Amino acid sequence: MSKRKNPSGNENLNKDFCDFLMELADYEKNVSRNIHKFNAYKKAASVLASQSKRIESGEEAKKLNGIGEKISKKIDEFLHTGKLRKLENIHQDENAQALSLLTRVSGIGPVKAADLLNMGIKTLEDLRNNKNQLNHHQLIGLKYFEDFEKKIPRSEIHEIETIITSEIRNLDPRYTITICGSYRRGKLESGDIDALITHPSFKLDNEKRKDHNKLLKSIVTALNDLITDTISMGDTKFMGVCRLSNEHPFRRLDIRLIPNEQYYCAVLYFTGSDVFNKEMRTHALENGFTLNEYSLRPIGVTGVPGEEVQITSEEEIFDYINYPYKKPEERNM
DNA sequence: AATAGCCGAGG
DNA sequence: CCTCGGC
Repeated sequence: MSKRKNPSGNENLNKDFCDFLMELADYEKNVSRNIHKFNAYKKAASVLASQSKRIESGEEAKKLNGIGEKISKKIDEFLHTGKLRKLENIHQDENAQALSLLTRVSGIGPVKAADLLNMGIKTLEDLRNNKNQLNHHQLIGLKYFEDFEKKIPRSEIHEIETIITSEIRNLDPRYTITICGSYRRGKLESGDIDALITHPSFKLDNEKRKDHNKLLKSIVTALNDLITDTISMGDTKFMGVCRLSNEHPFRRLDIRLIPNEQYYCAVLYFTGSDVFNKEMRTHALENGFTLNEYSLRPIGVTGVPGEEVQITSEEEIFDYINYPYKKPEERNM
């Protein structure tokens, strides 16, 4: 079991390394389209961020899990010269800069960005002049480009939560609503809003499951003062945009309708953090359970997962796998 | 070899 | 059906 070496609240003494590693990570994802290098740089940045002491040399860094020869050399170069030649070259590369910018538009990934670049489209203005090349999601990403990069203050999410809760309870008081993500972990700012909703009648085994396919639509309709755009809407997941008032930026809002039996596993999963989830799943396995966003299941002697355990609270999940309960604020890792 | 895989749009 | 993008 790994211990937290850098409890939240400690500032990151290796932030400058993390910054250049994350920039290299983005380059590998968006320009080289090498997802494995992307992951390797991200892993290296994360292990450096977790250190409670400033790393003084590449050699020292190399001892950490996820840092090998190449990254260790980059740390030395950065320590000695204050920059990286590889990064300097990337900054000079117009096409690389264009790809990095285009992929910041929500809905444009590395493939679409390369496509646009091939057509000579490389700036936001080019995009605005070539809207016919964009799908609905990408048009929204372009329209709200600046707003979507702004952090959302906790107080604003709280106000939005109050509205969502009261409007939906107005629809039917039996709805349960939980805003998950970093907001639930107590963070002072978040990137988006992730609302999970369930209802006693929304059950997995309901053969009339199709009867529920209007539930989400009715919820979204009830929120029409808040919701300004729809990116996508299926039977269980809404992705869209909301705004508290004319004075506020536009915010990304996701709403998921979760079957009753899966609610607490979903709340746990979407509360995160990613690192916490990974640790918890590992702990579950060590105690003979498999845990995912849908269910907790015991693993039999044959290694085959058994029937889903009935769960009626988040605490129960911790109990079953014999993991000391952690409040959401303690899951920031 | 690298974390897993589902949801929805669009083709 | 498949790919893309988001989470």
